[in-house]
Amino acid sequence: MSLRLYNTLTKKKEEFLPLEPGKVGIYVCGVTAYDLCHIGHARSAVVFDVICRYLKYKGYDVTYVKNFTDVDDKIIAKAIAEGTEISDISERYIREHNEDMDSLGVARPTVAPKATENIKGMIRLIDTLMEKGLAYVVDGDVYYSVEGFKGYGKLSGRGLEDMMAGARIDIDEKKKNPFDFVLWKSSKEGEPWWSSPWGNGRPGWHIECSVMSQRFLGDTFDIHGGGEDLVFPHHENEIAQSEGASGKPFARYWMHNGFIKIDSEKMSKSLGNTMSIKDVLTLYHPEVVRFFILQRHYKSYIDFSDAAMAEARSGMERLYTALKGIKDAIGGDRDLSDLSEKDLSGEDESVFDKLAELKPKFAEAMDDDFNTPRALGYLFDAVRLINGYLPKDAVISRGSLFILNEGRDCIREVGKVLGLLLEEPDDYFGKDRERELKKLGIDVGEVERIIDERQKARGAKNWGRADELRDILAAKGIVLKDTPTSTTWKIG
RNA sequence: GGCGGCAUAGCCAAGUGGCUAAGGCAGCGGUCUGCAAAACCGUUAUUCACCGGUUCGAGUCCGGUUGCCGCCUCCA
Repeated sequence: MSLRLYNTLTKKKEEFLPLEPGKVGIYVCGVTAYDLCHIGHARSAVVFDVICRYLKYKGYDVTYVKNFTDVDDKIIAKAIAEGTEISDISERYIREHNEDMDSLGVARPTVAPKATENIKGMIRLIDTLMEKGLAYVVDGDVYYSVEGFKGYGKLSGRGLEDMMAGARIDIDEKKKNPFDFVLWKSSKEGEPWWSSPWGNGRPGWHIECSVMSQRFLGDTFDIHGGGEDLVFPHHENEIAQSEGASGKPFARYWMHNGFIKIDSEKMSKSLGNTMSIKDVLTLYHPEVVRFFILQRHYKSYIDFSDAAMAEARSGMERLYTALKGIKDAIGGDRDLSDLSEKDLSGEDESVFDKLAELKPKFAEAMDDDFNTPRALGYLFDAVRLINGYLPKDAVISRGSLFILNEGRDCIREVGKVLGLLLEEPDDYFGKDRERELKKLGIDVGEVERIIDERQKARGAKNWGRADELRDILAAKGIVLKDTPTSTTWKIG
């Protein structure tokens, strides 16, 4: 089956044909390490994590490069404000970033290079651009000359004339063209610097990605990704730098993830309404966050809100409840290795056949530009099929056991590609409960005392008192579940 | 001002030319229960912003209208 993906460069869905059969090189623009990561970073990370997981699932040998920008105006400003070195700032936030990504179940990239480790490469690349007449020096600053690169604007779909017509950028006297961008900046007093043929200074923002992608993936590579906001100018400038220098095509497929809004408003640093990953994870299980992200197609924007997250949590609960149901039905240590399709009766066989469709359908959805919402839909279809097969009493046939076991394997396999359903159901619900208790400020001891009292009332068939106590707990958001012998509870 | 995107049930969201318009959440009905809840099962859009066109056939293609949004400035 062939993978098709939407290419920002051609504005079409295209069949994905890697440069080298069986191998994929992918570069994604990482973060600037000067602050905590927010849920927007989480989306980008989860989206490309799932893309890489699926490519590996399809058998590709994936090289995934995601950089850290560790020299930048904002990092410098923060270092000055705190009276420390920029490396202290960047190292701190790289550490925080990695911690957040680990929490979210985002696999580490194959390589995570830092800009400051690649200054020499940047100087070399700028030198090449100088030689080719694509760059010029003004007062120790080096600029890229966009007029010298005829493909400028091909990714963002705007010609230089269009942009001039709607120019909303400051006119800089130093630049030949307002869209020329800086490759190398001379350093001011107190700023970090590296020596270069153009004097002491530091790199511009765009040059690092051209250098690091080339270093680890070559002049031409398969996929370049990032947030949609990076299309212009960042990615446009990368193309200008890389293709201008090498004369070869740069990335062959460009993929851009949509933004996260918060309560229908754009989330951005300038608006100050960002939500950090750490904050989100105190409120929701990481898989709920992933589920929330994957329930929408990666290209469209999604709206973060408490209500939307609560829905995602309900969705995850349905999936884990099914896994728990299977586990309970099968029992702890039962050996299922002797079961086979031979144990299926006629009716079982049709259910089994439907269940077997899960994996091919999942692959079909993912092959269609990573359609995770549709893929999740198939996962829920399989769950419904299995739920209908859970035994009503303690007796369970060999055929049912076989179906439940196979069904669980299918669900888990598909879930794993999405980074979901990786936990044992009891662990998932345990962590979820802990989080909810904290969120609602509920005292477990008190809850259990009230439940005990209610059990006594129930034993005495004092239904009025029992219902009253149940209502008290319900007001706290606690939902009771009575069984013939006991009462369990959860957060509603 | 320039460039681009979106509009599908109460909410979220797939579907981009053709069997009954996925799935989730919420709602409703049922099973269960002392009654509930939870869980499960079932059910919920003759219709895809509006108008016109192409076609044997359109939510899906084309043109127009309206509304919302993004990028053009650091941003994932």
